[in-house]
Amino acid sequence: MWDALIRNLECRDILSDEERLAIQRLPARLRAIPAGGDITSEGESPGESSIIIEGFAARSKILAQGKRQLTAFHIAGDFVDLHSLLLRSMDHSVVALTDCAVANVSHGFIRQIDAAHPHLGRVLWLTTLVDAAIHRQWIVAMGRRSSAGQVAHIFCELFLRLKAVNLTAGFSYRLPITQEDLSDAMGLSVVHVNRTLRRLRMVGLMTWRDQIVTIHDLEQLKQIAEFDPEYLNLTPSPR
Amino acid sequence: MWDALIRNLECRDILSDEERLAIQRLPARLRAIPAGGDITSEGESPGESSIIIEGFAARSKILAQGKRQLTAFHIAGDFVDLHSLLLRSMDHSVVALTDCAVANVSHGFIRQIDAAHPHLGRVLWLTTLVDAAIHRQWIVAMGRRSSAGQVAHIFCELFLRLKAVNLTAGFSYRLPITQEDLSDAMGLSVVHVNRTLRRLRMVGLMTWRDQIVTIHDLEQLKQIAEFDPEYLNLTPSPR
DNA sequence: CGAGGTCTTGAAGACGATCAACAAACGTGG
DNA sequence: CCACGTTTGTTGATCGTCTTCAAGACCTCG
Repeated sequence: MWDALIRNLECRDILSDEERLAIQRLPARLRAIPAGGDITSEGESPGESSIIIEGFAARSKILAQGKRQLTAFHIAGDFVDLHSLLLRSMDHSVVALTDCAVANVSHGFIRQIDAAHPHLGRVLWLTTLVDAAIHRQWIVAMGRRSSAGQVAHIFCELFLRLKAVNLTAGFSYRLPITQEDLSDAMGLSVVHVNRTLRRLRMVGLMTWRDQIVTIHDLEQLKQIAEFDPEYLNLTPSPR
Repeated sequence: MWDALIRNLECRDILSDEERLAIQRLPARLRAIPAGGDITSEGESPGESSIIIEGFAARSKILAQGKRQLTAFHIAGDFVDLHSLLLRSMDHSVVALTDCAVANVSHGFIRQIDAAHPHLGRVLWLTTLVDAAIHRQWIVAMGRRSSAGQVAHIFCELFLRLKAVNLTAGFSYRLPITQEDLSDAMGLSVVHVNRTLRRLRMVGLMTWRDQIVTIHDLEQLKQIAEFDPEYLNLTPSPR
């Protein structure tokens, strides 16, 4: 159950046996969220935090006229609302894009971990900083990259993040979301995303068919995305 | 010197006398950064963090073909690279948009504060979470708001943040940056930003002349921006 | 006074949105 | 297992927003 989370953290720094054990002993309430459901809802002040065990989720904000903007994707092993520990209320919802399994841990236990294992606390904090770094990359992509560059960047990001938790096979990974989800993440229309995907497919960089993304030329994909993986902090180092 | 930072933190939670003192006793190196200069540079792994004492700064990423995207504005009292405490290297630069006064505090002292005053540590951590929340609002604005809504949102954000550190006068505040800076923040062309500002001025919502922003109708400005201040967490509450 | 930066406006064109229609895939119940 | 409705993906045509290029006004500062 905690495999993905632990793998996620171990990409950032070495964990001691006690730290790993502390995570595995976390009392959690397991929830199954059907696709389309809310993992946490905007405006709430939950007393617990959610970790995705399985499935794909996204931070989502709905605005007037029914427009939707996703601000992040989340996958197995992601602590999606650790920040609710300190923020007064959720400024956005976290929605399940596919059926999800989610573990809920009450804030009290997280504070205990932070107190008993300061280093582990720092690594958890780090994951929220990486979330912010990912936000910044999205802003850059939305503001100043071509639509192809923006799509390419997201596929690179997901490739590395999924690889970190062992959810890739070679240069392929399962991405069971819709083009509409992707368009809401990129701030573009579905139609335009569809055409951009077609272009990437035509030039042989990547395909996304039957929910499977396959990267045919990672180097060139990175290049048109101007992708530099450093911001993901996926190299273990003392924190 | 620490006034703005303390005011900034006290908007989030009550500080004890010891906590306030711990900040005021922080050994800092004061630096003057001229407009256009780097406060911290992309790729660096600084051994200290920077707090803005005076002036306006921004997180900046330059991409090929010389395009620039700003991902956040920072003002007096902002801890601009607290995250370098845990991240391996800066994924972006922080540039001075005006002449800035910056205080540098070595990471060691920050870790000491965090160890000796866990509550203060949490409030500092909180500020990085608010940064992330601001990033998310920018993503929403860039992706799904009209250019007028996006501009309006930024002016609302800056109004509340500057007000928190006492840098507003009524419904006015000094914003000594260029339209080009603003356009790089919004991911639009200068020309378009200029026209959008004109429209906002024409309908009497706000003006920005001689570096002074004046909001003439805050309620309506908030409305077209769909601005909800909650995400800034500017209400003190126990953290 | 000249040089460079900033602001402003015009004109032309590209990129992406919207509207619309259809195809393909999927799930469900008969 | 097929018929059906719904969701998702694909493509065309048209329209609007925003970009780009260009030029002039204004300002500050050497």
